[in-house]
Amino acid sequence: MPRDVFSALADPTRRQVLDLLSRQERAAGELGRAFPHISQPGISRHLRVLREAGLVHVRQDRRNRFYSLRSERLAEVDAWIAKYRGFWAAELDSLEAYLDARKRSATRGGR
Amino acid sequence: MPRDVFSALADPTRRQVLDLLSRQERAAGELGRAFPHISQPGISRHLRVLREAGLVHVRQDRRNRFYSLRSERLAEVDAWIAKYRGFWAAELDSLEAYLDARKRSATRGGR
DNA sequence: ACAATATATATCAAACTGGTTATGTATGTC
DNA sequence: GACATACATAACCAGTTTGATATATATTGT
Repeated sequence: MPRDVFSALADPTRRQVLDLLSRQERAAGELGRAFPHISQPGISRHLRVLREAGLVHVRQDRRNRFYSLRSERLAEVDAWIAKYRGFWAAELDSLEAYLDARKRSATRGGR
Repeated sequence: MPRDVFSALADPTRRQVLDLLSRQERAAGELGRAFPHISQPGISRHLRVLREAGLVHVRQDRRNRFYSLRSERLAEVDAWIAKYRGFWAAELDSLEAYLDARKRSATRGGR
């Protein structure tokens, strides 16, 4: 049942779904309507893959199933890429700058 | 011919190959020997996928083909995940600590 | 020229993917 | 109870992937 996170992310539609969920939770039907070229069962199966990979969480509410992002597994992917981050130093420096800025504006307990 | 980076990363063997290349360039045969359960043509095709995804570079030297990491495409993946980085604040803080340590030990020009 | 080494390509079967249509199940509405 | 809504699962199919074995190509050594 457990799915590999990397292969779950291999499909562009599933990545778009995660993008949609990054802003807010959404009902399955709402997600489906975002992909008019894919049938309802098609989206349903993409959602299943994301579920099995632990990338999303589902909440049942009345007739709706609301999907939301679970970031833990994405953190694993990020940890894998982190090993390579030293290879593109420029981007690393800009991230560093971002973190510095974040640190300066941190009002203790923020976020 | 161009391959999707995410699907190239979907295979665990290919991720391991990149891990091996992250330390130093290696000949195809050397990479193959790191996976005794996979045949030589099997590895050769994994290398082809990595090539087509732009994740590795090949250099011919005598009888050997030396593979090395090309980080640009990994940076693209990193950029995608960056959008989600705010979601796991704890890990972000540890990365921050790492960057701080890196900054302190930076002896100008060091990798 | 011949043999050995290093690596890629060809071909094929088994497994996996991603899409479809048809159907099932649960929850509301009249 | 009959019907609609919201979603999942089943069955099926075409295309792709991954592994294997066999073969080709290029380079080096004798």
